[in-house]
Amino acid sequence: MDTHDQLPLTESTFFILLSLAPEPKHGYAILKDVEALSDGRLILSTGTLYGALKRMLDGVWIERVPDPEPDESNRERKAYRLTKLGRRILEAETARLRRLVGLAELQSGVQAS
Amino acid sequence: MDTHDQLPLTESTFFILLSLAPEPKHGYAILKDVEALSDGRLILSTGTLYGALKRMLDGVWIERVPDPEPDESNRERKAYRLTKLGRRILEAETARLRRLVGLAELQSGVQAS
DNA sequence: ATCCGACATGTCGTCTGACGACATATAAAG
DNA sequence: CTTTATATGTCGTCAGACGACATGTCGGAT
Repeated sequence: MDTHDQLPLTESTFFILLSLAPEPKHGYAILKDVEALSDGRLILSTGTLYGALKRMLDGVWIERVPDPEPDESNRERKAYRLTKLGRRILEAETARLRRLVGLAELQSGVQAS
Repeated sequence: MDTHDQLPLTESTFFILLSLAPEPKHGYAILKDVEALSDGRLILSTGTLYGALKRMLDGVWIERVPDPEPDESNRERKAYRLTKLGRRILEAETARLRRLVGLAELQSGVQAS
């Protein structure tokens, strides 16, 4: 099973994986983190977020973990962590993006920054 | 009207713009060029290609030009050229991609090549 | 002569996934 | 006490990729 079969990722999926890369987070934290990471350019709707999380759980790109920061209250909170597969997919997608940028520079004569 | 409203491009759209960046081409030539540019990774179906071309004509990202290489035969051939808007969108998308790669390197601690 | 593969353009139906709207509930702040 | 932030989820719609199908020309091989 090749990770490259899953590419390209959608922007939402890419940012969610990116957000989970350093450490596990719960849904709402991902929402806010993606907004921050993207400099406010990508604001996920909850429909997009939970739909994407469901698909990623099914494909075992992420897995549920016990809440890392157990709130004193019994408030609903589900944390997610990247699996090894998820991390490999993120790396494969980053490599693909890097190739794309190189290709665009060649093809349109744009200088690298 | 901001070019950034149109982003992100789909992979197909990006490769079609990329293929048209150096010089105008007709549909079938784009098809083959995208396959070559992507190293065989992206093979557009004609449905995708002509659907995308239609949308790009509507948005004036590309325009029809007289066949640059008029075949001796009266064989059907329609050539397309990037407009200034199309080129600006391609550049904006490339910049977006570059930011994404940089972000991924920061976020997952991957080294730049 | 005929058949096949490359060239060339297009339509249609299906499916995936992003998105906005809606629904629900608790905690903190004013 | 009411509003705002935190938190999770469903549903209907819409855009766009894709495979299948349709149609036709041209050059080379059998």
